[in-house]
Amino acid sequence: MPLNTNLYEEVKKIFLAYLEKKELRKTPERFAILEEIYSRTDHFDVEELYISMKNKNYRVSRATVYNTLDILLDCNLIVKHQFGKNLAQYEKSYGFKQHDHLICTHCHKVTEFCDPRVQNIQNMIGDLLQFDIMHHSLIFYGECKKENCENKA
Amino acid sequence: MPLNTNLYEEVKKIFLAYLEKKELRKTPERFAILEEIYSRTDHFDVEELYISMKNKNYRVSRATVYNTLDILLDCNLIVKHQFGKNLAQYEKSYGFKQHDHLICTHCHKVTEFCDPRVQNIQNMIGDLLQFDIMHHSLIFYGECKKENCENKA
DNA sequence: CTCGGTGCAAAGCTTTTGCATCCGC
DNA sequence: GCGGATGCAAAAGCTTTGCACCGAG
Repeated sequence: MPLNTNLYEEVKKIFLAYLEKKELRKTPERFAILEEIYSRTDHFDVEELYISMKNKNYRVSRATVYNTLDILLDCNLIVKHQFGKNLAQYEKSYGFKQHDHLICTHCHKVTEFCDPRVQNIQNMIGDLLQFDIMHHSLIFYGECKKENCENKA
Repeated sequence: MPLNTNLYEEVKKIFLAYLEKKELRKTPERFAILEEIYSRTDHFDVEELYISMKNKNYRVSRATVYNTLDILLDCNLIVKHQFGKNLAQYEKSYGFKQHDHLICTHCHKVTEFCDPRVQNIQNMIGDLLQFDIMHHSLIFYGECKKENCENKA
């Protein structure tokens, strides 16, 4: 997927400001990883991101990828998911509508959906239990009833 | 926590019926693990369960624990959680009200809550996207505002 | 020039697998 | 007794760590 240059410029500014505020160095690797993430669609894991960059002959190490993902999580430019498996998945988040996930228990395909009531519940539970809730993860697990579902087992 | 004998007898019957239906063997290890789980409160991971049984001088292997947890998941006597970390957590589920989780991003304490609207959303999204949704996972992440919160870092 | 960041490889942890032995049926 | 289940240990898979070197400030 081609990189949306306008969006990336905006995201880059946010990242720059964050690095400055935290007195972290503006290394080329960090921006290369950010750019790679924002040129992707959907979800990815560390290995996929690492391989993508290697395929473009960009010299990075897994350690730097892990390190940079932590920083990007901290400044909310990406979100991290644990879709049941023991493998962290990530997703760019700036400029995209908040959404939740529905996972097919057969083919493991991930579908996104939005429901504003989730936010209402979040607000109410936060008030009720005296928590500043920052974010949430809602995942539905089920089987697709349509014929075009890629169910496999 | 002492085992609730009535509840355990009920759960045991369900497990027996399931093993019979699937033509799986009724080994003593499987029942010992089930009993250990239903004598526990709150969440646990594989290692905690394994150590508990070892401490009671019960001879089990980790492999059997993993195997049995998969079976218990399949017959819905336990549920599995991935609370953001790379470590599966489990919880007994029969005879307990369905609930979701709120995790403190400081001390990682897990609080449970119920909100019937989650079920409404689940039903509606299932209808809308043509999925038989079997179960869900909703986790809120935030910081406790009360003084008695065990926030640490 | 300094010291935070990177690359690489080794180590750490959870989970899975292979195989000989055991025991439910 | 047969074949599934167990125990043990090795292997696998994701993530973290240690250390020498590099390069941003």
